[in-house]
Amino acid sequence: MKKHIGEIKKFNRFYIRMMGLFNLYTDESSYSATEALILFEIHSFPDCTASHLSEYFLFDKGYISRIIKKFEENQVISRVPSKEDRRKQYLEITQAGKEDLDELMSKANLNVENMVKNISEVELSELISSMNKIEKILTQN
Amino acid sequence: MKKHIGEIKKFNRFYIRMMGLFNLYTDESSYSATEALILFEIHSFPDCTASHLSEYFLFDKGYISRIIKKFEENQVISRVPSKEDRRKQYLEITQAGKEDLDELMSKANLNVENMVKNISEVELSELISSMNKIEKILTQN
DNA sequence: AATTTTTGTTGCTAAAGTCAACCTTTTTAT
DNA sequence: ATAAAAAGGTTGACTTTAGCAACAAAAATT
Repeated sequence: MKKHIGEIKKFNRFYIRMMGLFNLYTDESSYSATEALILFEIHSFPDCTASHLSEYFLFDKGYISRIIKKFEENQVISRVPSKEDRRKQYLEITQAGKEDLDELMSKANLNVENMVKNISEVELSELISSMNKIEKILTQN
Repeated sequence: MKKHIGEIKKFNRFYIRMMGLFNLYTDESSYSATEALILFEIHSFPDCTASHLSEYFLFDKGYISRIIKKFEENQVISRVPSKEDRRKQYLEITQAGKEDLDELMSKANLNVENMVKNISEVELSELISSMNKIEKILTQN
């Protein structure tokens, strides 16, 4: 057991370095990693609200509020007041926002691509199935 | 290929969430994640200097300088001036520093332990070999 | 109807990190 | 040998990132 823990931690250290997980999006972009995450979430979560973002990412709601404000000023999102609940505002990504997001995504893709470009198809498949296995084992509670 | 990239990114997102990689050490401790990393590096890298830390972690040298200063004030490290090069100071961890580091490490262990405590020995072995496989594939250049 | 909770905003603050200027020592180029 | 450049490190000023607490308006609960 002790030995396993050590190996997992070793893998974590390796994997952090390898994937550059700590700055997956940011390089050269005008979005911070957090902002990129939030923009991505607004795009992919239906009827996204400020409080969803705050709960999901465990960020202070004041902080989220300011990021949203900045996004709106930069016209990458717009706020749509809810009809049923007048406290709520649904966040929607604009066309410009989508373009920014696409750019962020393709940069992130490029990072990963560079990491795996010299790996054969066979080994790439093995890589993916190892990842799937890890995910399966760790999620089965 | 495209599909593989997407799967790897999905695994990355999953793994970040699962392992809490972004705050592996910090919880409840008086060390920030960065400080913990730096203390760990001083401990494990022979003849560690400020500039090594700055280059290795890609942190500003001013920032590193201040962290080192704080560490010295708190007596968790000491500076040993180099004989050959009078600009350099080798950083050495003190006994108190070692104790702090042990505590940080055991907290990190606890995190991982909690994550895997309900996993059977068999699956734990499979987990580790999947990790080893990933590491092997990704490092073979 | 009164209270509590939810959703979001704002002012203030602390922590984390960068930039530029600087000093001293060592290395490199002339 | 000497001048210039580079390396190691420090400091002051600053920005970015983030959290806390108080607040307002609307909705839900009692």
